[in-house]
Amino acid sequence: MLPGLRASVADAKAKAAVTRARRAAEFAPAEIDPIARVLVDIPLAHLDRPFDYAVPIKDAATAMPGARVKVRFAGQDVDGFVLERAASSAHTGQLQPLRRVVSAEPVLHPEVAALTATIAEKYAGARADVMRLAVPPRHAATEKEPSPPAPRATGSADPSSWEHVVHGPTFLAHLGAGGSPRAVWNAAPGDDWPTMLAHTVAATLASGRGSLICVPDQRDAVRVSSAIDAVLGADQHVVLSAEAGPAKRYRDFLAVSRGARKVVVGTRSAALAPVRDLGLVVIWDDGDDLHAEPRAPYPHVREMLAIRAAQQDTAMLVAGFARTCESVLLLTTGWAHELTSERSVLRERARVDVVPGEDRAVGSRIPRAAFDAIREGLAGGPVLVQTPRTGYAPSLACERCRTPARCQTCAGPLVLGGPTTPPTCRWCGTPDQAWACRECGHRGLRAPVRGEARTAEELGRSFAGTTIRTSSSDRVLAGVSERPDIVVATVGAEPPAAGGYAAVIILDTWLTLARDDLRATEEALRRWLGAAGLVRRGGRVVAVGDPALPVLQALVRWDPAGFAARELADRSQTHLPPAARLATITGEPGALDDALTLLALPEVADMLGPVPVDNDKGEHRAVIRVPLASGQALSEALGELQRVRSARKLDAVRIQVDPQVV
DNA sequence: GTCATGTATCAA
DNA sequence: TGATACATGACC
Repeated sequence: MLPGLRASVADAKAKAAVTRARRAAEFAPAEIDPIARVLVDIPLAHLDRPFDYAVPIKDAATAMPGARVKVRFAGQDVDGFVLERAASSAHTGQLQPLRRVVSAEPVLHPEVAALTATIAEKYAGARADVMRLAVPPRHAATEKEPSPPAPRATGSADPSSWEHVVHGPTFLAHLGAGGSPRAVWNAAPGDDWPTMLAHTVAATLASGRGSLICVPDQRDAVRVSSAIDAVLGADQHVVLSAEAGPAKRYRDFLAVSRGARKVVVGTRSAALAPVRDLGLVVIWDDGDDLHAEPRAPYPHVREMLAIRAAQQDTAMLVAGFARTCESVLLLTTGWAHELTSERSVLRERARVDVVPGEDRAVGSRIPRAAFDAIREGLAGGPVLVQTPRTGYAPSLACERCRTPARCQTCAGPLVLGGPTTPPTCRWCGTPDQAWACRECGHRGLRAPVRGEARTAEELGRSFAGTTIRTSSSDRVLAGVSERPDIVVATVGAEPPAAGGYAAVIILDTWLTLARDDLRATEEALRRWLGAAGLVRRGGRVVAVGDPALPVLQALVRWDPAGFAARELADRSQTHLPPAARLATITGEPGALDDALTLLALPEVADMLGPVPVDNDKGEHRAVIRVPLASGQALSEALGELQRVRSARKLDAVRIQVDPQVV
């Protein structure tokens, strides 16, 4: 062999030895806290716990709590987050080393990590699924950019906007002093609620703490954002929304995570944002079903924020024109206090009337009294005309008084299976041959008619020369000016008017009432109050419908509190949520059978069904109901079911705790 | 989910 | 008896 070649072989051997040594050194465990507890991104119920990994010395400084890592799990590379570092592990076997620290950026804050665990438990879901709601996907280029400098606190807590609210100024003072009051607030008609919310943020900021405001949609987020700019000055807050692209979304998330912004406004995706020194969480219009997350495990923003307020000892404000039964529960348990306006304030803010629908011209949808109110309103400013959306699901209600028809056995909604079959309960499947209305005793049932949105054309003919603007789900107006135009909007698409509407007309209230779910009446009142709330001070509200209906009387008296209290009392009697804790299990009949066999329900639980679900996947569903006090036991039982089912590789079933619609 | 291991089953 | 299928449990 040539001398040169021999030398190069020796060289290669030496090089290999050096590489081996370096690798050994790299994989030597860190000297301090050589264990990392890692939350692995695997949505399998029986693997839903942290796993320990060895921290190589090269990662000792970067594999800190909150960092993203890659680890080897069951032979494959998976993503995870470091929950904490530890000196020792309870695991008896050999620990795998971390594969890689993806980023040292601590994106999973400890309090958010704790929150995801509680939310996953309550909803009997996988923590990994909740984690996806808490931490947005990484955007590497954005992470390298510095976040904007933290703004100097400006603006002051001017509580004047809250002066007409009983205990309102006290609530703000409490926030400003660093306290954590919890309240349910119902806005009065004409309230500039975005500005009022901005003032609660200012008060909280004055105590050195951050705030989080969750609103139903982007439109409301923009309104609150402008109000915060006006009250606090620019660059004090970020708007987090899933609509923004990945780079912007991650940039704003980092600004919050790094403490450069301490005020967050957003839709439901913002509920778990890692606000530093969080002092206040707010949900606006908690009855809007956009606050219910449509992805597993289907958590609700109000519940996530309530858990957060309790865990992080922050203030909470459940706000809206309407009041939900769930927030009544927060009041009756003493968890939150009530913020409302005096009767005298409500009276001077708006005059609300109900006019019957019968008194109208041939071919018209609008009664004369409503026409008169529109004409009078136009003399002073814009007029809003709310019309129900078309295309509601078929349902059954009393033919005479339009009370929704409910099952005699379990109080579930009655539906019509076919032309010859009797009405049947959608929950427990019990047919009802001899249904009679529990309100008026009438025996006739009707399916609601579909609305027809010809309102704009009709108004155009009647008010020639007036501009008619329309706002509906496919084209929603962001806002309108003070000009005396008529604004026809479908329910939920009402634009606010600068200075408020001179008059608000609510048409065809019976159509909004004719929905087949449990919350139809509550939802209808919420929609009407939302439109009526846009009226200017001293303005007029006219609703078209049956003045004898309690829900319309609640609108006339502007009494969302009384209505919600009665509704909750009614639900208590019939053991319906939120007076009871309810869960549904949905899946293929075989899978559902297996699941129900494994389910160890609390003694007090009762189960309805399973019955076929009205979808084309041939699924069945069981409804489980327990008293509120056993709610946690139910969640635990459902969680255990998922673990056993997942470990035995049985077919998946979908579990929903506190579903919005049953 | 993957992977490894154990037990049942069957043709030769 | 060995090959194969399927169930079971661990996964750090």
